[in-house]
Amino acid sequence: MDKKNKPLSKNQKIVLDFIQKNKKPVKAYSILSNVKRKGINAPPQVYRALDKLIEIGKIHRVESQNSFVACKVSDCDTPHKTIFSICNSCEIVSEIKDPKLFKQLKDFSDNDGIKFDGYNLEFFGTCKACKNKQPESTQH
Amino acid sequence: MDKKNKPLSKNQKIVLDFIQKNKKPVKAYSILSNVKRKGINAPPQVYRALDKLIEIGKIHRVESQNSFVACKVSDCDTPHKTIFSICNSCEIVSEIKDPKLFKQLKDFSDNDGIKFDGYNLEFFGTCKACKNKQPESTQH
DNA sequence: TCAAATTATGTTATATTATAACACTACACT
DNA sequence: AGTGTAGTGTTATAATATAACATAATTTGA
Ligand SMILES: [Zn+2]
Ligand SMILES: [Zn+2]
Ligand SMILES: [Zn+2]
Ligand SMILES: [Zn+2]
Repeated sequence: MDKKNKPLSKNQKIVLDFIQKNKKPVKAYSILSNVKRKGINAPPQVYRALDKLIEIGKIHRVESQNSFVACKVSDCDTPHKTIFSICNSCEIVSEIKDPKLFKQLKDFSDNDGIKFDGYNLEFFGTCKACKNKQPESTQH
Repeated sequence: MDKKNKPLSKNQKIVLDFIQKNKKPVKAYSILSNVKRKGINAPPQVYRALDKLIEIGKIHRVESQNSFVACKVSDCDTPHKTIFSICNSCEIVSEIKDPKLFKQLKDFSDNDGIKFDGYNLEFFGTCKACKNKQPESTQH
């Protein structure tokens, strides 16, 4: 896989750098406004960089949020084999690395016996930090 | 679960009816233009109906397509427990009903032992029909 | 080595998807 | 009858994403 080792272009670096600095997923227009001073002026420049970074697996798109997050799994060299947990309360996103679940998804085939090229799985719940903030007694 | 049995409002019926008539997922603005003659005039009317129909599990949102599809699994009375297969070529979407996979997802908990309220899983591949149209010899 | 192909950039305009805000109506419950 | 909740209609606008076109940089390979 040598796409992965190809050096990034200027705009791709700028965009990736900003995404990696953020703990939470970021939105395209938030990226834009934050990198304007680096010479990126318009949405297409951001979206092109995002497309490429997704293609080489450096970042992933969080579909339910229209947001983008850096890959935390070193061997994600392709898009579309992604598992996330998403907190409904603070919207923090964690990429899940679970060999057993990977295998279950990889091996899944539908009724017609068709195997799939990729998948995206998003789990929703309340993260530990948010659970502590809202103890059971205040939940109804 | 008595939300499910509550009669739908006029706009909810119109929107659900249109979605159910379509084999493929439909987009919000396509719904709008197709139900204009039924007295739905503006986006908020469509989106409100969609939100409610999703909430009661009559339809689901296909996150990767920004589209909406009728539920094909009779006991989906909640949102966010959904599994789809999506053809990359014709974009047809099928809701998957697979007890084994349901169980694997239901039982999944992350490293912190946190269980999740819901999930959305989208598989990507090429459907049978599209595979037949493009036999291996023409693929490279 | 140099022409062709591919990849990336910059820019303007526009398309697509979704929500805010406000006034009003229908209906259920007590 | 009064109150709360859900639904409707409408205008305007926000947020997300792409089309289209001109140009520049880079890789490739004959
Ligand atoms: Zn990853
Ligand atoms: Zn949280
Ligand atoms: Zn369903
Ligand atoms: Zn297909």
